[in-house]
Amino acid sequence: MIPSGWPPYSRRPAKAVRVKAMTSAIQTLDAAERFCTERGLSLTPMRRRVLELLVEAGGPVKAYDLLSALKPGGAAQPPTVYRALDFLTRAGLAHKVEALNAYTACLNGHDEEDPCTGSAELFICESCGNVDERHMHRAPSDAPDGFVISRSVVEHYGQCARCAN
Amino acid sequence: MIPSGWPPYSRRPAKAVRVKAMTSAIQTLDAAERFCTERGLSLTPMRRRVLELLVEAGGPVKAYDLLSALKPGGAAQPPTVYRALDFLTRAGLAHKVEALNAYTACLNGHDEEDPCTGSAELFICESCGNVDERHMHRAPSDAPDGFVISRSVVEHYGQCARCAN
DNA sequence: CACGTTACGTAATGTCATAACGTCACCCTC
DNA sequence: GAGGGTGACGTTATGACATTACGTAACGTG
Repeated sequence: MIPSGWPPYSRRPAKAVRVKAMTSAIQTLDAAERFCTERGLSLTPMRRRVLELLVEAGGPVKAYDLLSALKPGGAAQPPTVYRALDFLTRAGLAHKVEALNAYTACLNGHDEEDPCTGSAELFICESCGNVDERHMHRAPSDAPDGFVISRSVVEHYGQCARCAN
Repeated sequence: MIPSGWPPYSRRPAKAVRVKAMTSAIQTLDAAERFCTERGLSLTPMRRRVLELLVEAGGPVKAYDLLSALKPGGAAQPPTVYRALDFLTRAGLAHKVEALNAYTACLNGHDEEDPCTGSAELFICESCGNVDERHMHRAPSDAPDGFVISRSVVEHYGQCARCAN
C-alpha cells in the first residue's frame, strides 16, 4: 500500500573512495587551480587534497569518508574536512548532495566560459552512484508570485542509461 | 570573493512549533483521515498527532522539535517520531525538506483529485520560514539520455512576496 | 489457540556537523 | 622590526540528526 524500501540509496553503506580516472582528475585539479588564482582564492594543499578525493571518487562522498581517506597523512578532525568542503562549495568547485548528506566535485565550466553559480541540477544513479550534473539555466515556471529564489536544490534519483539495462 | 553567510536558513536555531490556523488544521486532519481510510492506511493517534503538529507549525519542523512537543503527554523517544514521519512521508501526507533536515505537512490534493506522489517542488522563504508547495507536473527538460527518474528533490530557497518588501 | 503482522516503547548507538579555542604564517603599516 | 589584523588549520568537545535492535501489546486469521 505504501511504497516500501524508499529511499533506497540514502540508506546504503557509504561507498569507498576509489580512483577512477587519474588523468581527468589532474586536469580538473589544474583547472581548479587556475580558477582559484584568477579569482584571488587560495586552493591550499588541504583544499586541493579534498577536491582531489572528490574527483577521484567520481560520485558523492560522505564527509567522514573523506576524513578517513585523509587520515594516513596526519590525523584529521571533522572541522578540517568540513572547512575544506565549505570552501569548495562556496567557490562552486563542489556541491553538497542534500538528500545523501554527501559531497561531489563540480566538473563543469571552471576552465573558461561559464563558472558554476552554486545551483546545479544533479541526476544521481541509485545503482552505480554516478552523478550527472547539469547547470540550471531556467527558472521554475510555476514559482509563487513574487518569490525571489536565492538558491535551489534540485536532485533527481533514479537509474542512468547504463544501469537501466 | 566567496559569498559568505551561506546557506543562512539551515544554520538558524530551530523555530518553535506554533499554532497558526486551528481551523484549517482540523480540516486538513479530517481530510488526511479520509485519505487514509480510503486506502486502508491507519492514521493512528501518534501519526495523527505528529501530522497535527506539522500542520499547526505551518512550515518546516525538525524531528527533535516534534519530539519535544510530544513529550508532555508521555515520554517519546526518537524512533517514535521518525516512525510517524516515515509513515506520513510514504503516504504523501508530509515531505522531508532535505536541505533543512526538517519535515513539512503536505496540504495538497488529499481531498479528492490529485494525491501527492511524493515528489513536490518546495518554495521555502528564508525570512518567515513559510513553505509553498507545488506538485511537479513536468519532467526536467535536460535529463541525461535514458535516465529514469524515480524520485526528485526540488527545493527553492529565497524570499516570498510578503517578505520581499 | 498458535501464528503472523503492525505499531509502538525503550536503550543504545551510529552518523553528520559545528562551537570554541589555540597556534602559526603571512602581510601590512607605522 | 614591533605591533596588529587576517586567514588557515589543529584540537577538544559537543550538538544535532537518525537508526539498530530488541521487547511487548493488540489484532486478525488459519
